[in-house]
Amino acid sequence: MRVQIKGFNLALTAASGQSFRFNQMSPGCFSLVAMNRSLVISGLGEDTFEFSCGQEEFEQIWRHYFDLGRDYGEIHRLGTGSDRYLQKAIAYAAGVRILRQEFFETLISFIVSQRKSIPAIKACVEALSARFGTPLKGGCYAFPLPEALMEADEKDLAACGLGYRVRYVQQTAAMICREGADAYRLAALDDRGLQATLLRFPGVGVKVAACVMLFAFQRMDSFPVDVWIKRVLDNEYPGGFPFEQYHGVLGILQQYLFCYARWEASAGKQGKLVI
DNA sequence: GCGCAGGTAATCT
DNA sequence: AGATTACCTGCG
Repeated sequence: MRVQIKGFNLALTAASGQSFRFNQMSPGCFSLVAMNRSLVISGLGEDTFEFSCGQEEFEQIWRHYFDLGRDYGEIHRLGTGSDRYLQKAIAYAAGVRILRQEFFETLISFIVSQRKSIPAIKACVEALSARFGTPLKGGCYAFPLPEALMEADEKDLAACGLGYRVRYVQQTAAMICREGADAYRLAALDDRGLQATLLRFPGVGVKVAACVMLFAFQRMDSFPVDVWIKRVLDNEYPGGFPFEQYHGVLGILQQYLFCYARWEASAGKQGKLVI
């Protein structure tokens, strides 16, 4: 079906490192596996997108997944004062949306992500899905259920390139199975409670917890600090980032800063850096 | 061959 | 509290 999504930047959202199963197939055309489904989205220009599903599925699944009910205009109304760097980041990355991903997939994916590059993370997640997930239409696989990863043989998990993270994944999956820590109950917790709960899982520290809070639970005050963001904070905000000024949209700003910092670095490498 | 990649946890000081 | 280090694996 065809749909208009004002200001949506499909390419940047796909490349933003939120989902590791969002891939470019050709210019303007992206595949996504999520929510036990596979989807193809094509940008047709002028804020129009073609989704490879019917209207019912779009309304029931993807409107929620892309959080299309949220107004990103607030971030522009808040203003940036004289913050030139933030202005540039917003100008570059506006249109990136925070996805509403499934809890277990997000948790495991970001446990796996530690000390790995994005391509390596993607390979891991695909391998886990192919081995332990159920087959979907189109020859891809759903992300595995907690039971499947709990019961998985260590050797099979290791074969997915998990390395020392094997026990993190196994133990976290086992905890989820044992405690029935379903997303509904976690969603009812406040930010502090949710963070505390997430930190109990082995392999989850402050950064991974922040990613899960933002990308699975839309906690917009969550501000994951990875090496890119740390670089930005160190270099651009030696006096400290004005967190209190941006309550309610910090997660979105983090994504903007993240995307912009990476683009800046890649542009620099190619000698195209504009000052 | 060495160092690092979107960190965490254990062990120092 | 803050700093240091091992940890799997693949790639430049």
